[in-house]
Amino acid sequence: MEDNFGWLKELNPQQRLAVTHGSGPLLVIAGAGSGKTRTLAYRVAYLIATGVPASRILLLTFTRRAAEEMLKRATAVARLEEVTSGHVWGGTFHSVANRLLRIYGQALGLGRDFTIMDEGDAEDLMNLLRHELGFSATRERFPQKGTLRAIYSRCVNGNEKLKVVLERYFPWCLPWEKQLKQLFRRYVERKQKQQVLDYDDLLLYWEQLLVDDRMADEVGGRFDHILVDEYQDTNLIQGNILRRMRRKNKNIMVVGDDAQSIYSFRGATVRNILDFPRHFPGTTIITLDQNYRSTMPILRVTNAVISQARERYTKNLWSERKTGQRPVLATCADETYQDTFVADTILKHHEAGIPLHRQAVLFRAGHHSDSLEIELARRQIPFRKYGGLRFLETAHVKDLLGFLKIVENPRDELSWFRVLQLLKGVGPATASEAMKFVWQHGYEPAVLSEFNGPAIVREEIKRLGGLFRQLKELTRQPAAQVELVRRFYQPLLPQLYENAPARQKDLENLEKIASRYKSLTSFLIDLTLEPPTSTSDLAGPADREDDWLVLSTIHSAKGCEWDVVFLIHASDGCLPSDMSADSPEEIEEELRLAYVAMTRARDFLYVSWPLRYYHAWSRFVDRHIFAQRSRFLSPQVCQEFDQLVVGPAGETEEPEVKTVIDAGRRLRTRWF
DNA sequence: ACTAATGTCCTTTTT
DNA sequence: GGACATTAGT
Repeated sequence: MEDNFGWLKELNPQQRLAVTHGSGPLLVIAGAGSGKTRTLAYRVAYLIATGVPASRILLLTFTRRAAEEMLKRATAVARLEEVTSGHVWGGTFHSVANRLLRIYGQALGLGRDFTIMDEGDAEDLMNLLRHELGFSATRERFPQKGTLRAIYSRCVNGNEKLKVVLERYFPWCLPWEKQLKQLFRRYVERKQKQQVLDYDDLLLYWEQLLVDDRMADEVGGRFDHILVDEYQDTNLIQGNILRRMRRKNKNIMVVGDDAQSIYSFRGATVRNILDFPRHFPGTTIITLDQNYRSTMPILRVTNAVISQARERYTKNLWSERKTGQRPVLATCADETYQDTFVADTILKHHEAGIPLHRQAVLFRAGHHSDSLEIELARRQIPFRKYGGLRFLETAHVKDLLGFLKIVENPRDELSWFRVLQLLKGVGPATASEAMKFVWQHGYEPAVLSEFNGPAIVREEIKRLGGLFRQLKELTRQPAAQVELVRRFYQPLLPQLYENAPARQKDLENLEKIASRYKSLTSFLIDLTLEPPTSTSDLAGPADREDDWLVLSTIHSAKGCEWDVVFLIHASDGCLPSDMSADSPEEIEEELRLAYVAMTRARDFLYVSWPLRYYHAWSRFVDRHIFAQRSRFLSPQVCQEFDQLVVGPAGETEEPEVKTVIDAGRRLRTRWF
């Protein structure tokens, strides 16, 4: 026994307590950098080593990457067979929901071949119905598709009545309550008719499945242990799901940190973590507050930042890494100086031996790195960007996937509209006719060849029908299917969009990704549920640099750490974002975002902000506006920084001198 | 019926 | 500066 569990000595006492916890509910409050991933990984290893079958463990994480990482560590730690840990059910709530619904979905009247919409599809559907119901043509402006999805999602994820949601978050939409009700009802109907699920539905259907006691016991009974990471960022439905999954068996371990809750816009509620002991009586609570990541000078800053939170349950963090460079706060004259400062400093650290991928630049919104990206390209510093605009949201990728989605699910109205209108001369009217023709002929896309539309487009539509016939013959070869579509679609590209060569390259990369899959279904599902996270995930090996700098939104940086971290655009309006400055709750969340960003740093932390920056919709002629230092950088916080001014006077000015030394007096009296 | 051109509004974070 | 809607023109 002793020999087999020698690796437990690598843990600190609290971590070990969590890892070797017996049965029953366990809540681990894990501060930033306190070894949370390690604790979860070791827990999995411990469970398997004590005889729990891997397939009876459910590990819910925030991204698939996180799950894979933990399982890899678990395997390494306990020297488990790769195969064994591979059977652990790991992944996001959404991907696990998908897997379970493929098995049990029939109980809910759900076919085995339901398809999943990404956020863009969901918005498009909302938009379609908005027009269908004539709400787009009203005299007063009706909410746009994005807003509509946001309202809908709030209701679903927060389990709140439409009226309440409108009053609280969207008061300007209150006059439309009646229309919204009608619209949302139709949205749900249409999804059901087409056997299409949006992201919210995955959780909702899982929750519905568990309403029945017998079903809850059967589904929950598949698992001896459930482990949940990032619990502070789960929503009400997810909380309900867990409670129902643990109706009888109470083996559940959740790990989280309320100071790092940053997803309330998605319905996440910190109540889940606070109420956990109430929902699971007899909960053991363990707090991890020793930080293994950062130096004390950095922790002094982050502790000062989070101490401004009005509500806080976790303690200050401490570390045995007492010394290190004090964090630097750089006030830059404008964005260009900020870019220069960041790039210079990155290269300096690189020269000193820190590889680029151990350094990261973090920001609140995807576009905050626009000008920096240009500077990095100019200096030939390779980088990967995480978060922000995604590939799946680009028009050409959506187009190509549209063809494939039709093959998957010919009832998919949106994909039909999108694909048909790519053809020159085909607009909404012809598209609708053609689609109905297919629907009337057994939902067989290939019958398009027999469709008698307007003479000008007849040949093109016939050709499209031919494509679908060929696609059908290539089941189980997604890469070949992508290639076929690409051959059909690529010639249309130059007419449709600017920048055709770059888009063409994306499509080729998509084909490479497809070649990793054995079926079109799994390819499409993975793409919607676990979309490529970085701009170069799609790049082929030939395009890859072996070392690269990380650019990331703060949200996407969750759970990560780097030796050197830059937080740029730390100004009011950017952080906190002026989009989220309405209520105290929102401001609190922005503060936590700042905290999450700064706690990613191991050895070096640089926070910078430009006095003047480009703002696309600024009313000033040159579209630049003046910024103020982020309100989160209070005087107490600033004290913990070395301050730097970066501007035109010299390249880099020395820090402001605060201490006053009366040298004159000392020199006069020293020798006399 | 479809396309091209002009005008207006909004601009975050993600499964 | 981009998405989206409306309008005029083919």
